[in-house]
Amino acid sequence: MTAVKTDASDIAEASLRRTGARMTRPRIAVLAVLLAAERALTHTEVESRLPASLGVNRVTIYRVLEWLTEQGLAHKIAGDDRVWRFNAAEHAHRGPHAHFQCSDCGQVLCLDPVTSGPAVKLPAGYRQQRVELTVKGLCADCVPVRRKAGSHRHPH
Amino acid sequence: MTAVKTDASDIAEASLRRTGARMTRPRIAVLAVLLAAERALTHTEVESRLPASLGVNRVTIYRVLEWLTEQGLAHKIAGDDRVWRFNAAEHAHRGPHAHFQCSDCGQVLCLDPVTSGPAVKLPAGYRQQRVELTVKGLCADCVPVRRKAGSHRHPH
DNA sequence: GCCTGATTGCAACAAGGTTGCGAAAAATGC
DNA sequence: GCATTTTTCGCAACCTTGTTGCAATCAGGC
Repeated sequence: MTAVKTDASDIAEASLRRTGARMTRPRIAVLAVLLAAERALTHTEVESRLPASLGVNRVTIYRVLEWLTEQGLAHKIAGDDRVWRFNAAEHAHRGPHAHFQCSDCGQVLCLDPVTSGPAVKLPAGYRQQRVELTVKGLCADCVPVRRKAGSHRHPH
Repeated sequence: MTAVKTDASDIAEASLRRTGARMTRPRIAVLAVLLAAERALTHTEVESRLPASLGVNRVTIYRVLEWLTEQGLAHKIAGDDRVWRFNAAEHAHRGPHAHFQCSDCGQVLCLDPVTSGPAVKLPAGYRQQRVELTVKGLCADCVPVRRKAGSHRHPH
């Protein structure tokens, strides 16, 4: 619980300062949460990891996440559970890269940059912008355990 | 308006009969709409293309779409506008194939089967199930027109 | 410390989707 | 054709995720 306060907060502040925009409590805190996270977080997850003492409003978190994305400090991912997930663009590879989504718990992870761009041809008149590659599967937590019977499930 | 009634309805009925499940008005109608569509449809689009005379309930459409997907008669696609889209699994290639989504109007299209499966490696303990490839871009309707000025926009 | 515009909090709203439950409609048997 | 059984439907109410309008507050510059 201290990791977010100490380390990530400093990095967050530094990154924000670099944008030249206003440094506000919510922005620092949200970015710090993203930086401290090991994977992409939903709005709800960000909210619950935010120190309750700050009392940051739900709507503000939405706006800050949106803003961080515009600033290039965060990275917004669409899973197929109709929920946006965000991670700090720091350790998230800048260039195009693949995503992994667990089909059980919904967790999302950024994977390594993709090498080949398998050419797909579009109908006439269509214009291609970018290609998204998502791997569906089970994350380590959701892969059924062998040998030992029943344990965790859905560690959302 | 007749295409849905005549042609697609028959095919729909035949497909449904093959499942051995109950043949109901809503199921036939919804599947017929999907069959008659040239692209993936959202729940709302299905609803508005359904003959109003049938008076099929909103919830029923949700349930039928879900059911058709389970039966393998329809195919469910997640766009990044948090909306499910469906198309009949008939002319939708069964095997793995790419999708196109227009970043302007949100329209979704099934593309031809992908040839190469660009190998991505997952973290230890993760299990891969399938790979989804989505091309983002502009559909023919949303590509900015050259020469001629202003015309259509967002033909939702 | 004061000013000013950018941010925030609040409350209300919107879209997409889900749930519980009684009523209606299929298939089945006669 | 009619009764029986079981699935499906319609309705109303609800949930989640995300947005919007607006007044109150705060960060940064002076």
